[in-house]
Amino acid sequence: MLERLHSWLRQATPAVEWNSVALSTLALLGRRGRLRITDLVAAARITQPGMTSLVARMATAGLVVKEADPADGRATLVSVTPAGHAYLEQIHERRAEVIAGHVRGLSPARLQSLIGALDALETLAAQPITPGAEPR
Amino acid sequence: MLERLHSWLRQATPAVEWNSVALSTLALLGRRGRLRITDLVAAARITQPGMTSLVARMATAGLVVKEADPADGRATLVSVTPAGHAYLEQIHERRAEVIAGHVRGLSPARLQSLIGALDALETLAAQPITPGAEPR
DNA sequence: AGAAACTATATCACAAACTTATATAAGTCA
DNA sequence: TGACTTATATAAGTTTGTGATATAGTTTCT
Repeated sequence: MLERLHSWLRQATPAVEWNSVALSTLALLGRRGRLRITDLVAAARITQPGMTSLVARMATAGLVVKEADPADGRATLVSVTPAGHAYLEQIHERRAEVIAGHVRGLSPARLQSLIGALDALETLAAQPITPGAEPR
Repeated sequence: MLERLHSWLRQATPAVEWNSVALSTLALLGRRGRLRITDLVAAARITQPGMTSLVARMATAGLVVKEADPADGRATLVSVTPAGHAYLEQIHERRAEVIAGHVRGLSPARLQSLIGALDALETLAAQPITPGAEPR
């Protein structure tokens, strides 16, 4: 059911210079504000050293900044820079464009049903992944 | 809109041993039957040598088989083995399980709207990606 | 307070998966 | 037939990720 939709959505993303883990990490930071590397690791399917190096690369590219956590000397707080936000926005627009082009081709009835389901889809997307998603 | 849904769907996929390009390639083969490497390249965001090695790895793992194309001596036809189909099915079930768990949590009204939109979503997913998806 | 145990991040060496450039073999066409 | 073109393979180098482990800071327990 939603299977094909997923791979379709993936392909609807115009080719970008950052991989999917990087993009969803950046998007997560954009939504939640500053987070520690450990928190980012928990949300992505990558190991801690992998996230450390990803954050370092994104910092070099100017998308994020790392600052010391005043509350915990071991931790590093990562947050999105204005350039990072602009980049996210740009990606968003490019995808929206592609998707809109296809949505426009739907029959009015289908379009209507899709609009009606937006709320449900948003609700779904807002749910954290719980079940067997993260194998212990 | 459909932005977050995408990353949600990605995370709803239980961790697997094959990356997303491999899975969608395998799924494509499952749907379309035997295809040449060049066709697979066109559908995935990967270069030809990358696809050649991916196919080689999947063949080693027993998910696909390569055969000479009787109609074109240069080409190789790739198709899914029974084990490959079983693997696809298994992934499908695992994902369906995770998704179903979440869908069940929706309010009846939202669930209804979602069901109503399935047809539209299927239609969308069946459309080839056209616009600026594949930069020349 | 002080030592032991735990936690957050970093570093290192190695492996996997790509990429670009190029080779090889097979088909196409004037 | 000979000059192109096309389909896949190979090779070398790069990027991105992993596992093991180090380092420094925080807790906990007595």
